[in-house]
Amino acid sequence: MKKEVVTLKKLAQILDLSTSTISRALNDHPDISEVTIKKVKHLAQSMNYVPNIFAKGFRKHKTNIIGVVVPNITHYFTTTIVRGILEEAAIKGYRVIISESNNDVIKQTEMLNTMIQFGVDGILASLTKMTRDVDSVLQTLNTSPLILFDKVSSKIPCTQITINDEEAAYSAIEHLINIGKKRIAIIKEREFSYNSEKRYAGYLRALKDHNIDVDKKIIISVDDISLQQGKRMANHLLSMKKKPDAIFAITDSAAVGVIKTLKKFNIKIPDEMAVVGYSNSRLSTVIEPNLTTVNQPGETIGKNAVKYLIEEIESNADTITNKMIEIKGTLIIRDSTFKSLK
Amino acid sequence: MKKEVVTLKKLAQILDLSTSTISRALNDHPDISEVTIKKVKHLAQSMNYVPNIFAKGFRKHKTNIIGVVVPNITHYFTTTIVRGILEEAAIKGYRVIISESNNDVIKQTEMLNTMIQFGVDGILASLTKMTRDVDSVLQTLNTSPLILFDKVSSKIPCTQITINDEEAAYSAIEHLINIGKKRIAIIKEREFSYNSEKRYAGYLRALKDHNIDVDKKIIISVDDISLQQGKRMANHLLSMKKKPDAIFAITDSAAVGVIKTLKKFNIKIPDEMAVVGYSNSRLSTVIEPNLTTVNQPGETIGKNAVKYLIEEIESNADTITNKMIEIKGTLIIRDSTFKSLK
DNA sequence: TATTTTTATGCAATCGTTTGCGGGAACGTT
DNA sequence: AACGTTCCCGCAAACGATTGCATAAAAATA
Repeated sequence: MKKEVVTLKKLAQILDLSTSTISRALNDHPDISEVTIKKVKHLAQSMNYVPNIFAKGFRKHKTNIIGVVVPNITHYFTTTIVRGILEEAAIKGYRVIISESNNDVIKQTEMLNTMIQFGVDGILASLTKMTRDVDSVLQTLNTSPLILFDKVSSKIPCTQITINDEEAAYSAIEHLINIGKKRIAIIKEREFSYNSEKRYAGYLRALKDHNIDVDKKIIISVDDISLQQGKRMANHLLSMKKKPDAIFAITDSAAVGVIKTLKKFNIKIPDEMAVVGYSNSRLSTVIEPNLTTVNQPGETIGKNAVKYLIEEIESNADTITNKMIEIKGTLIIRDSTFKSLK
Repeated sequence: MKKEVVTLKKLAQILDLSTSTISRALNDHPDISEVTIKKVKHLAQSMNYVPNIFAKGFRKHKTNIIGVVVPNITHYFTTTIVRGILEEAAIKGYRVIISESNNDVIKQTEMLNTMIQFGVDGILASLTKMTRDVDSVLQTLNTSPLILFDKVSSKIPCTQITINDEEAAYSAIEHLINIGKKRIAIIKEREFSYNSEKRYAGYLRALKDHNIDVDKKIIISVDDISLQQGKRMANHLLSMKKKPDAIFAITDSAAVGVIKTLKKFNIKIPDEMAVVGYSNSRLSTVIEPNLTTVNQPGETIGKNAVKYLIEEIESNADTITNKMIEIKGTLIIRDSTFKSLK
């Protein structure tokens, strides 16, 4: 069952050279003659030689593994990021180990530690919602290259990759204003959430730029931003005397909940009430009317995250870099805000 | 930045023992006295000793990593399986590296090889659609413990974990018959697909058991089973003289496509046409009417896959085991087949 | 030709852990 | 007293790749 394993020693025996020469030849060491290099590489190839990762990692303290921690692996957006990570990592010759924190800070800390103990070369993390106490993250940042993506935190001085949430939200709100909406509600997260706050900021700025007063009554904060909450908050908004004429939910699923409720009450979308979501998840083209939303290029985020991480790993500078990378999300206009004439 | 690393040798020096004694003490070797074991473990704990994975893996040829290969990481069902895998693996002290084959057989082969080269202890795989040529898979089976899940193949003699597709489909069709449907169409995959064939078999058996003739005209096979194809095939079915009164799409997304088309033509669901999907994906409760579908407990599949794999790894028997494990999927009845009185 | 320089290669130690084997000390058995 | 057991523990080799240093052979120079 076990394949006969090819090692440097075996190659050395066959070619009647020393293992050191073989090793150097395979690594294009200048000391080795061209002829030998060719010969060795050829034999290695034909015998399907594969360096033993563990001997190598053991010796060089490098594993070519990067660790990824995400709060919830079942989120579509997250999986598109993961796809980008896997793709780029494969190209660069890195393997990826993944963990899911389930939005549990304790678990997240554990996972970061485990990964470091395990010897990953660097870590890519998207933080849990409630990562208030960033100590553990800071600590891992001290021991290993670390890059945050999507759910990041301004408290951590490392490279971070996000969607340009503020601008994207701004353009979403501007779009609503352009189609004539004047009283725009927002459903956002109550817990401190980097993304939610950014989108909220975009919302505020857009209103301000267009001289629309902010009405706190229609700024709704919820604990968990879900389809159910979307339904509930739509109900709440509909019960108001001065109803909004548009709702911006900072998540597609919440927006879907909103639409479901609106339909239950036979509210015309988008005429009486327009709805905008965020993520361009699969739901957005299944719900009717199709949802206007912000597309987030997950793969691009993933690829960039890997690129910057490997850069840090291979520079092996002892200094901590902290670039802020913003990937452009774009508004996709669909029927929930704009009835096309089809 | 680098932490001072604690090794066996260091512990040995401090306690004035040999590294072998330390090693054995930490591994509860019977040769070592209780007192020593306590002493060593205590010191190790307090000095935060972590065994060097690479030295260990190097020495023992064991990595405590399992490799996972899936066709498409963005499928919701797949992510629920992955979640189960991660959870169980973490409990058992294994790390998980993931690859995505993108339904590309060449890539799949490459990935299987890479994982083996890399030294994973075992592999969990869900095969690409067109894995006709199973040679490469058989070859990895020869070199490493391997378990297939979800998209499996009867040509590969290893343990396989699936949903009880046949039965689940049977119960779906039986349900349609029970609500009075007599002419039930099926939209399945053309390419050889284990799951599709199983579900089709369940379809046939249910019809037979209820003395309904099979009409090949309403047995539709498509290349890729997608939302678009669902729409197209629904159009096709609607264009027939003898229209069906129910459609079983072996995928939720196809079923959603079907519903969308039916709604376009104002066909009453479920009265004129009932629709059943498969997967219980998020779409199924977003589309209206809500879709009757088969729930597949992904996490259970993932956990079981890991369990059986680790069993094989740790038994390190040279024999190849091949159990067939079926996890029960259950029919979830919603509005697309049964109008509740609410 | 003798010497130095260059080129190409080998020797041997090293990384941290595990493990077969060997052995001393203490105890029990005749 | 002589021998056999049992209990603990250490020595040293091994795993596969890398690398500083040494060195033989070839080339260049004096």
